[in-house]
Amino acid sequence: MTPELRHLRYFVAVAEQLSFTVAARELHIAQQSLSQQIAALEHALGARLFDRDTRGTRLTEVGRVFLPEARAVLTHADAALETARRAVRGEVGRLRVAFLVSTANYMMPPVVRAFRERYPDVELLAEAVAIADLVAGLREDRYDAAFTRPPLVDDLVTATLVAEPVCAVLPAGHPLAGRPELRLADLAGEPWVLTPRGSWEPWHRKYDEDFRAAGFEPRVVQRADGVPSLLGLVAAGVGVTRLARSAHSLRRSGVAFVPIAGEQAETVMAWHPARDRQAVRNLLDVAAGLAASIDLTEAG
Amino acid sequence: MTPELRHLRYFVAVAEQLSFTVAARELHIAQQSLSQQIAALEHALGARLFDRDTRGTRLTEVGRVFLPEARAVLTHADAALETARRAVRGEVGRLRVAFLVSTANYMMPPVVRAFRERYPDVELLAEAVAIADLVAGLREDRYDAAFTRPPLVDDLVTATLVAEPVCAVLPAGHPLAGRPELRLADLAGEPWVLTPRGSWEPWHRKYDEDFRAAGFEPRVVQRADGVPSLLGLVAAGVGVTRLARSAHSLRRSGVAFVPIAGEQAETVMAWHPARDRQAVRNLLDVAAGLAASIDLTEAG
DNA sequence: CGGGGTTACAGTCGGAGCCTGTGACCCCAG
DNA sequence: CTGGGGTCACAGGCTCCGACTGTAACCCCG
Repeated sequence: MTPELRHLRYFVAVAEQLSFTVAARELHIAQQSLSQQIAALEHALGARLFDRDTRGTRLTEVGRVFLPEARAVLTHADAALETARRAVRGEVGRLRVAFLVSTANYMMPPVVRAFRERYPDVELLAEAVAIADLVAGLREDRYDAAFTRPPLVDDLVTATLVAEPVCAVLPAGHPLAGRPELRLADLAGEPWVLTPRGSWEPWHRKYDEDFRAAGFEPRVVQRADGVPSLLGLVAAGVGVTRLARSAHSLRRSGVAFVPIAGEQAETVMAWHPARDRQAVRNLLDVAAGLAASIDLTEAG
Repeated sequence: MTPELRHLRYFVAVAEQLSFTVAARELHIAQQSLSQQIAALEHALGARLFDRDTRGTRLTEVGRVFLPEARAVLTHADAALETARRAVRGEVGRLRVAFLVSTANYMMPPVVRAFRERYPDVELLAEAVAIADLVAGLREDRYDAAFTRPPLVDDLVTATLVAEPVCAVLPAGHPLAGRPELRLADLAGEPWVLTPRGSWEPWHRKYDEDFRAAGFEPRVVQRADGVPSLLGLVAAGVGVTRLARSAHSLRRSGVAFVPIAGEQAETVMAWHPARDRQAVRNLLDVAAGLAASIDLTEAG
C-alpha cells in the first residue's frame, strides 16, 4: 500500500485527539475504519505510530517525529490546491497580451499598470505588434488577448472598450484646418497619404466603403506604414489622411486634427473564443473599468 | 471528491508525458482509468488541466500553474515518509538516557559523544541520576535507556558492556595498601564505611551475601551516600570500603585501590522490554562498540 | 462488580477505481 | 482517397478497498 493524504489526515486527527473514538466521530467515520486505516499506514511505515491499550492512546516516538511532517504535507497540499483554484479564478498564472502598435501608446501603460496592481501574481506579458501578427498570434495561441481596432475576423470575439472621433489630419495652415468639423466629402479633391493596402484587408475594405459612400475615390500620392510615418508626411504637406483622434498624441506640431462628422473609431479587446479563460475576463474587466473611469484616448 | 496524492501523481505523469496513453503505460494502469482520475481532479478544481483532442495533450494555464505545486507536494510527502522511516530506524527522534551517578563520570562523555556523532539527528537527553530514580524512570517511561550496575529488577532487560575489578579502598599508608591483591576476608577486622541500606535493595542483598561468603559481617562505623563521600571518609582514615576500580578516577590522593581477587563489577545498559525501539538498540550498539574498542573504565 | 470508557476482531456491503471493448477523430503515408 | 496508427472519450462490468455493524476483550472507577 502507498499512503495517501487520507492516511495523513486520519493520523493527525488521532494524534490531536489521542483517541480513535473521538477522532473517528470528528472525521465522520466509524472507529473501526479509522483503526484499520491507521494500521495500514503503520504497516507501510514499518512501525506503530500509537501505543494503544484499553486505557488510552499515546504517540510513539515515531509518531511524535511524523506528526509535524504529516501536518506540513497536509498544509502544503491544501496550499497547492488553493493555488490551483486561484489560477482558475485568473489570480495567478501568465497572460500574454498583444497591443496593436497604433493603440499601444495610450492603451498599454494604463491597462498594464492597472492589471498588475489588481492581479500582482499574474505575469503579464505585453507586446506591441502589427495587426497581422496580432490576429495570427491570437489564432495560434501565442497571445491570450489583444487590444486592437475592428473590424477583425469572424473567429475572434471582441468587446468594445472606447469609441473616439475619427479626424481628418491636415497640414497646419490648410484651408480646412480651422473648421470645427468636416465631412469626408469635403476632402474629395485632396492628395491622400494612406497605409499600404496589404497591411490588413478588413480595414481597407472598410476604408473603400467609406470613400465610396462619400462619393469619391481618394487620389493616393503616397503610401506609408505606421501612424508616425503618415503624420510626418502630412506635416510635410505631402497630403492629408484620416486617423483616430488619439493619434494626435504622437505628433503635436505641423498637423491639424479635425473631427469628421458621425465617424467613430473603436478600440476593442479581442480573444479566441476557445481560450476564454477567467484571466482574460479579468483583463477585460480591468480595461473596461479604466475606459469607464478615465478617457483613455487622452491619456497618451 | 477530495484529491489524494494519487491524483497528483497521475497529473504529473500526464504533464510530463503530454500523453494519457504513454503516462498510463508508465503508471501501469489503463488509459481510460487515467482519463477518469484526471477528470475527477479537474472536477474538484473546477477547471481543465489539459487541453486534449485527437492530435495530442497540452497543459492549460491552470495546469501550468499547478504542475510545480503538485510536484512539490509529492516530493514533500515522500520526504515526510522517509523521515518517518528514519525514525523507525532510530536515526531521528529523541532519546532520554539516564546514567547512574557512579558510572556517569566515565560512561557519559564518551557514549554521548559517540552517539551524537553517529546519529546527529537524534536529540539525546542525558541525565545523571540515583539508582532508585533510574529504575523508576525506566518503568514509568521517563527514560528510554539507562547505564547502570546490576543487579537490577526482573522487569528490565540489561546488556553487559564492561566488567572491571572490584577493589578494596584503603587509606593511604594502610598496612594492606601495598599488596597487589586482596581477599575480602583479609578485611574482616577493619572498620567499614558503606552506603545507606535504603539506597537500593538488590545491591545490598548482594553485598550481604558477599560478606557472608567471606565469613564475616562488616563493622560499619559510618554510612554515607555517594562515591565521593565514601572516598573522603576513607582518605580521612575513618575506615575502608569496596568499590569498582573506575571510582579511583574520582579521587587520586589519600586512598589506595587494591583489587579483590575474583570479584568483578559490571556496567550494563538497561531498558524496558515493552519499549524496545530501534534507537535503543542503536545506543546499545554504539556503547558496546566503545566498550570493545577502548577501556571505558580508564577513560575518566 | 457493573457501567462506561478504551481498542481490536470478524463479517458484510457498496462504490471507487480499475479493466476491456468500442467509437470518434486526426494525421500521415501509400 | 483511403488505410493504418496515433490520439482521447464513452460504456459496461468486475474487484477490492474502505467503509459499515456487531461483538469481544480489557481497564478503570464508582
